[in-house]
Amino acid sequence: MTKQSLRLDDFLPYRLSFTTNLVSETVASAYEQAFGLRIAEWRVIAVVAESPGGVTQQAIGLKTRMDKVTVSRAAVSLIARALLERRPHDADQRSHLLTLSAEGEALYSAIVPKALALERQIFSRFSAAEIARFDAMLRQIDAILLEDAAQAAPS
Amino acid sequence: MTKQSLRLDDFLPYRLSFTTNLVSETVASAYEQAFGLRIAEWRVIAVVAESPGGVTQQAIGLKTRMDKVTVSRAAVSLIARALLERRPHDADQRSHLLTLSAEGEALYSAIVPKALALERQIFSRFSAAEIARFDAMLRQIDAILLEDAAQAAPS
DNA sequence: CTCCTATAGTTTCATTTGCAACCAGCATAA
DNA sequence: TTATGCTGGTTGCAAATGAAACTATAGGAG
Repeated sequence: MTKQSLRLDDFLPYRLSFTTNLVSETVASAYEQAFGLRIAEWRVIAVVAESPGGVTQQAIGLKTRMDKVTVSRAAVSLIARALLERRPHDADQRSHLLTLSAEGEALYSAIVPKALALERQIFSRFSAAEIARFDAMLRQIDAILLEDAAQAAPS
Repeated sequence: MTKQSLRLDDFLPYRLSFTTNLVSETVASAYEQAFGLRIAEWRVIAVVAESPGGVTQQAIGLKTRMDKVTVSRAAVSLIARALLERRPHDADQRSHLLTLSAEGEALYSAIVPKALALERQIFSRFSAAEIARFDAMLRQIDAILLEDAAQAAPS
């Protein structure tokens, strides 16, 4: 029986993490430089922008799987910068609805094209079909892992 | 002119990060539970195991792009657990060569099959061809980003 | 109602992270 | 040789992170 071996380099979880770190560093530093935003803040802005009626922090956390503390801190900081507004949530006083302020909208509009350009730059070498397959695989991996998790902890 | 928009969900850097976090959580908790290893420690073990003559910490950092502090701390902790040994590096007294102890070898042999099983589990739904394409894309993304970085800072 | 449990969001605290300063050994050049 | 600058590795510190405790409100069940 041959001794089992494993080249770290060929180990997919490692590869995934390696590449993602590279991408995240690039993206994070671009946002930081251009807009003074951290990744968590950018995500909050993006989710709020996609939610016309406003969103609760809880919903943001659920969707992005960010810790509620992370979301809270990002929200506080964005509100301090007047990019985000908090409106009372009629149905639930514990919670607020987050919406973009005019400045927030403006910033969002400024970020979107840059983000898309960055994405194009990183993925420029691939065809639309390749990208679609890649994206589909990522989503399937999510599905597998989230399924397993659900099974492990059947509420 | 239509207002540009961006669904966070369809933004590839985000997708990549989301999925990788999921995978990393799974893998990290498996290693932690089964072997009491953190990801950085596991990586150090793997790289050392692949390097018959021993490796320097610097080389590990270079290969994995882990911070040298991270590598240093992982090494210290593994040495304390007698999984790793430090031999003097004849050519350079500042540096040491890391090798696995017998216990380290044993642990590595125990981890490898579990790691491979975990990988299979996560990627079970995909064909070998799909996985190969996925892996190839990750490597190309690395290449693009590392190239850009090299260009940005031409030493 | 009143009690009890559960949830949204914040705060606290301990841990993890990584930059920057640092120390020790190397290498080159006068 | 002895400056001088460079590199491998560690340490110190400040910032980021996240689990757990806490506060305020919700939403039953009796």
